[in-house]
Amino acid sequence: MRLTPGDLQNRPDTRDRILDVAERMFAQQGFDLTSLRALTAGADVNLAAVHYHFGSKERLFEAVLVRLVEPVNAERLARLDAAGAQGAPALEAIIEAFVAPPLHAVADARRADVARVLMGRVMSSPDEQMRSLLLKLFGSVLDRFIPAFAHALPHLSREEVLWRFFFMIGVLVQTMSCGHHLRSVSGGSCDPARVEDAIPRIVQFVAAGMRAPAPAEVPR
Amino acid sequence: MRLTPGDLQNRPDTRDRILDVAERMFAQQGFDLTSLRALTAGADVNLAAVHYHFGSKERLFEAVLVRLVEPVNAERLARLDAAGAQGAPALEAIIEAFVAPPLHAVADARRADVARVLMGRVMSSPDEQMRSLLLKLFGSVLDRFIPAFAHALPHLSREEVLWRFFFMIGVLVQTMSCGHHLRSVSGGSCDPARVEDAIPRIVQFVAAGMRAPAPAEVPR
DNA sequence: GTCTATAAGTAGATAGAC
DNA sequence: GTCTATCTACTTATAGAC
Repeated sequence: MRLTPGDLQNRPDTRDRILDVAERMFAQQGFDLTSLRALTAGADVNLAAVHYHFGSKERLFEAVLVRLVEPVNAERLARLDAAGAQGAPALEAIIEAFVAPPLHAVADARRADVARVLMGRVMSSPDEQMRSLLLKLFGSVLDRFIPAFAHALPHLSREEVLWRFFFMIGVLVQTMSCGHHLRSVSGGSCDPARVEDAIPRIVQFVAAGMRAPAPAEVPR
Repeated sequence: MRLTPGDLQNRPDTRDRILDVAERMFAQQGFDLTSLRALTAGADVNLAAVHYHFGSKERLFEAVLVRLVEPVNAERLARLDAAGAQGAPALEAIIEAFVAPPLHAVADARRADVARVLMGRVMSSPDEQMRSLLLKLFGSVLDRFIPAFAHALPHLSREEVLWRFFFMIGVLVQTMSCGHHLRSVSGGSCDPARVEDAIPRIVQFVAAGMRAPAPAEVPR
């Protein structure tokens, strides 16, 4: 496909170098402030190579996103499989299978910046434009995790499971994308970049929230 | 100041019309896709008026943000005061004082789009650029709510309170900015735009998460 | 596959008249 | 305060040689 059959090249090929530099520059300066001129100069490739390999700046962005997300999702599914190897997995194990892989993936500051910028861009793009991309990226993960949660939370209706799954995503995204604010407000004593601190706290908070009684049972 | 002393004008003045149209166009198309030319044409004002009143496109964005956030924060503080009128407020009341005002503010779809785009832009901007803005916007709210939570959660250290406050913000931001995804995944049966559905669910989930035992007490 | 050269259009910002 | 006219810079994208 895109690999040259020869063995003369021992540096990453053009396409990968573009992706590497795009990831770094999008993270440092944001999408719109990163010109393809600066990007291709930094990658030591020609400006036209971007259009040859990706078609447009927008599709380059999507390729960067896909390359980051796919291994994370693969590890999520692997952990869910492992947790469920002997009977239905415990609630805490499901939560950890979902949140730990992305948190590990953004453990170093550079990748955290990447994730923050990319998620911000996905969030601030028009609905319809991002819907299909998100579904393509996360559809299979949702298909596996939502039933797992539903099974672990028999006191909740399907709707309530979805609400709480949605809340969990909020906790995760916040931790991945705005951890520097918590570090700043706490004077450094709370640091979501320390994954070993963040993961158990998220698991504990979310598990307690998910185990709360169903709304119908709540006296109002 | 900016108000004409005369009474001849009965439409909003130039500055407000720019803010109105900027809010709408930033929400619909995002910040970078909204040119000042299109914006000023839509507001029926001259291109140069933006620079006269705001100085730059970036400062116009900040003015839009401030105008949206300030009344929300004022209502948060008013609700917290009301909840604490007779002794220390209950945990649920503090959470509701924090989350209900912004959720009501984005109850109609147009303002939800505004909030999503603006938050996405804040998130995807470089750290240092947004830090002072966020502190200016939310500093006084943090100063009041964090002690209130600490008082309502005596089993938690200051650090644990901050972690869970941070998680709550994640739940809130997710609900405000990505509610359309939950609506879509649930086939319409879960809709965060129905504030009366969303608020009690958030309060319940977050209160349970906050009441979870402190990490030191958790057997591992 | 990679390059040069350039097309074709847009942007934010400003000077200075009124 | 508001306008016209313009400056300066930069953008994505492409045609076509190699």
